[in-house]
Amino acid sequence: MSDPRRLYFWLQTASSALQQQARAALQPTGLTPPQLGVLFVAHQQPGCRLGDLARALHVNASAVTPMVGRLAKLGFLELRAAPTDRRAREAHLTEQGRRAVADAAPLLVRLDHQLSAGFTEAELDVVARFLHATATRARGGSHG
Amino acid sequence: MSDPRRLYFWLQTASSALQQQARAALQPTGLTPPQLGVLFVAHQQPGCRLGDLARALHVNASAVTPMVGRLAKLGFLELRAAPTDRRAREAHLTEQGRRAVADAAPLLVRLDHQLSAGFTEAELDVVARFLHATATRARGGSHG
DNA sequence: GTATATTACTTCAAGACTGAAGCATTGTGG
DNA sequence: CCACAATGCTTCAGTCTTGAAGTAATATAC
Repeated sequence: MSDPRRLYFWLQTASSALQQQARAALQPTGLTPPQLGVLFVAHQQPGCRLGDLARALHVNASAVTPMVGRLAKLGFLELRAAPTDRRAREAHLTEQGRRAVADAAPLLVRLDHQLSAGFTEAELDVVARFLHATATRARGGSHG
Repeated sequence: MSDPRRLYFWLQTASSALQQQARAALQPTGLTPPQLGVLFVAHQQPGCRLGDLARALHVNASAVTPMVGRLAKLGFLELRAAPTDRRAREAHLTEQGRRAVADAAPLLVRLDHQLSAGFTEAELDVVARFLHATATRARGGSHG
């Protein structure tokens, strides 16, 4: 099969495994990892548009519409028409949304600690650089 | 937000971005990345059971059933009842399935080369070790 | 050897994602 | 101003995934 290191396969498998851990870790918040991802970006970029969310999360725009709809219905964020462009919609965190982000943050930090276990700081820097490079390779962007 | 390195976030984002690249790369084969994953495992573990596929890919058992059903209907693999356990079903690659794996392998190797670009061998070893550790942390297993 | 637990798988409802097609709005060139 | 392209979002069909609940077969306990 000529698999030199199979980084592709292991990245996908690691992601699947991590998704499960994240899902379990976030259970107390009642939110799924993708939903938290949306809230996180909306927290970092208040008033971001749906397209901004799609680009930041590297998902199709058509995946964002039902997500923000659900989150808005659940009261985590508020969707407003953009003032300058009537096509666009802005995502604003509600108080409940901010609370969810605040509640989830330590859980994800704990997850990060588990991920980091057994690796030196220098090694983790390499890993972070690799993941960042992989995330930004296709759609050359800067969304950190 | 106290994000030291946000390995969790970047791993998920890198995975999303990589999925898109893989989907595009595998387009000539007409198969999706998850489908190729099933065929790959079935190639490495001929006659593996559906539960083995689920564990190797780190997905729920209920995700495997429709996948192998589709792949069997498309002619890529054949499902046989296990000889020793009438509950279990074994996945065997057909000739078409073996061809698909052979066709996809170089495409994924190329993807691996892209992923590796800009990193030394030592760094890639660190990354591979990290991904392997992440993939096998939760369900302590040896599937590789 | 029957009751019970465990295992292997299936089915279901719901969420998440894609590509393609579509609508409304904005921008551009004449 | 008007045609036309580009942008922002939505909708659709299809795939992938989960957790919970269910069925069938096997293993364990007594």
